[in-house]
Amino acid sequence: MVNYEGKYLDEIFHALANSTRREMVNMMALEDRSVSELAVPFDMSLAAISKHLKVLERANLVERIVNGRTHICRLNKETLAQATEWLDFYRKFWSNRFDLLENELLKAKKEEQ
Amino acid sequence: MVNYEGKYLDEIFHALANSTRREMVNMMALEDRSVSELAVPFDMSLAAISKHLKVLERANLVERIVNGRTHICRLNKETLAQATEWLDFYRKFWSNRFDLLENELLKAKKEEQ
DNA sequence: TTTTTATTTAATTAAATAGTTGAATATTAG
DNA sequence: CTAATATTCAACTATTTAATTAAATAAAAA
Repeated sequence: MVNYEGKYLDEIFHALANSTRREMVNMMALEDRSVSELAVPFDMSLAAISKHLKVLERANLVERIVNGRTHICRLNKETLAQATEWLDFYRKFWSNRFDLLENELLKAKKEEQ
Repeated sequence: MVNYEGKYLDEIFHALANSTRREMVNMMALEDRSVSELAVPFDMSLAAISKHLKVLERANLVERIVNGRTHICRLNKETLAQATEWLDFYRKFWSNRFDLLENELLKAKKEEQ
């Protein structure tokens, strides 16, 4: 079978399993953001935001462009795609299995008559 | 904006952030499995597998049909779809933003001439 | 009814997580 | 050069996680 693992799936899903980090993703989807911009909506220290950002970077979901004293953070499209791919594979697989099952049932019904 | 949060996203992504649990999902995608069947490929106690299963159930990714002393575990298609939806929303959003940016650049280039 | 099989619960442990505060580092502005 | 701004690092704490082993339940088989 195709290996849909990918090196970072643990880190990707872990990074997304937190609403603060998902909200940060949401913000970066809208436009690139500095660390302190990312911090604005949250009732949380900058150090905490910095750590959340590290988690997103570890997962390769975010890239950072250091620009003087401000760090600009941008989503990494490829990584989002990688996670989507994993999920979508199983979603489709399941659908397919469901259809097969349905066909079996129809066939059985036909043979009954 | 549409709320792509959903009640269980924390739990869903957390559940998927572990390769043992992803492998269990993989197995159940193929066909429904009992707890001890799920345990076979892993060098791990049944108690540990039972707990992993609980994490998948808490996330609503798995449903259990108790059949006498064996419990049959099945993937919940809707929940997989929910996570895919969240990811796909951002993936598309990002793509769109990327396209817009590209258009801007093309326009700027044209006006340069 | 006793034994075996399937699964969970409880108690424990080591490591990871999410947050804090205070100090440190780097860069820019006055 | 000094002060302000942007960000990280270090030390600490409480909670959660992933695993273990041993005991408990519950159902099926002998």
